[in-house]
Amino acid sequence: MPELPEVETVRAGLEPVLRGRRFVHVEQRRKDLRFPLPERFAARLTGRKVAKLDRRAKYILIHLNDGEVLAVHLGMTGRFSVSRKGDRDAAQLGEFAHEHGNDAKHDHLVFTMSGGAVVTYNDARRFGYMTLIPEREIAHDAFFRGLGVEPLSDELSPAYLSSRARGRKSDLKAFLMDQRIVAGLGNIYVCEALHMARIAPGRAGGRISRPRLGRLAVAVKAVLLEAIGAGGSTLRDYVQPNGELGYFSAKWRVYGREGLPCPECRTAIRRRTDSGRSTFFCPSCQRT
DNA sequence: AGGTCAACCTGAGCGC
DNA sequence: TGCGCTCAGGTTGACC
Repeated sequence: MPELPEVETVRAGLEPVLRGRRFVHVEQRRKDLRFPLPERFAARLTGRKVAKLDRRAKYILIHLNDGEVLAVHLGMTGRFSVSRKGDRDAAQLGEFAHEHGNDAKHDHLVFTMSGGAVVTYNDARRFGYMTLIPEREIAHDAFFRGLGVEPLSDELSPAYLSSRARGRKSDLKAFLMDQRIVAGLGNIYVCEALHMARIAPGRAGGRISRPRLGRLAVAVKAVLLEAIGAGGSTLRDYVQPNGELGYFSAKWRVYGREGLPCPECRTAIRRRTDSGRSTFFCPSCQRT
């Protein structure tokens, strides 16, 4: 699920159960996720305290109070759920989760925190990963050094888009999904932002006028803020009845809506495939 | 240098 | 009930 808004929602949901708490017990059920977990991962984490939670691109940064950071990428299917130690509904929770395909066999890590929260990381496809990095090395770390600007920051400006898009022949869509350009967008929100900005996804990135890039920058921010807002307001305390974090039912304009009317002009939304990914767009609003 | 595409891994949904 | 097929929100590395 996770693009920037989902990651941000999960970060916010984890904050109250992690911040200021210690890892009392860490259960590691396999040695690797997408990549091998750090050596002695569970032992290294145990006893340490969480100072604060941050986000960079699609990474959740769990800052420990000794200057190291637990960086988490959710991949495609990574998710956290929260229960309470000794929760007598735990069995029921498991059953619910099972019915909903969140099978416990993909529960890879279980963090028991001081304060009693039990935070479980589940990831069926195992495209997610975690790593421990000294705080001051993050900027140089292989996962982080190439990342582009944060889309919600002032760094995402028409001037920035214009300078990075110059000379590009590939799709604007591919350009926006490139984490080296803008960090945090994925297939859904790129489709959404292009629709809001009324730009055809197949246009070459280098051939978009400055005013339209300006519209695009505004649309990217608006779409992300709306989604984050929806996550926050829908989840309330960010923990759903089944204990899961971070899901919210979004109201997408075009994504997943092939054949349904465009919210702007009622024309049927179309779907096509670009470099293996589905692109949803309105052929009327996004003509050029 | 830029761009495309298969691969990583598992589950859900659908047609039969 | 089950089989086979397609698709999935991410990222990388090999290749043109």
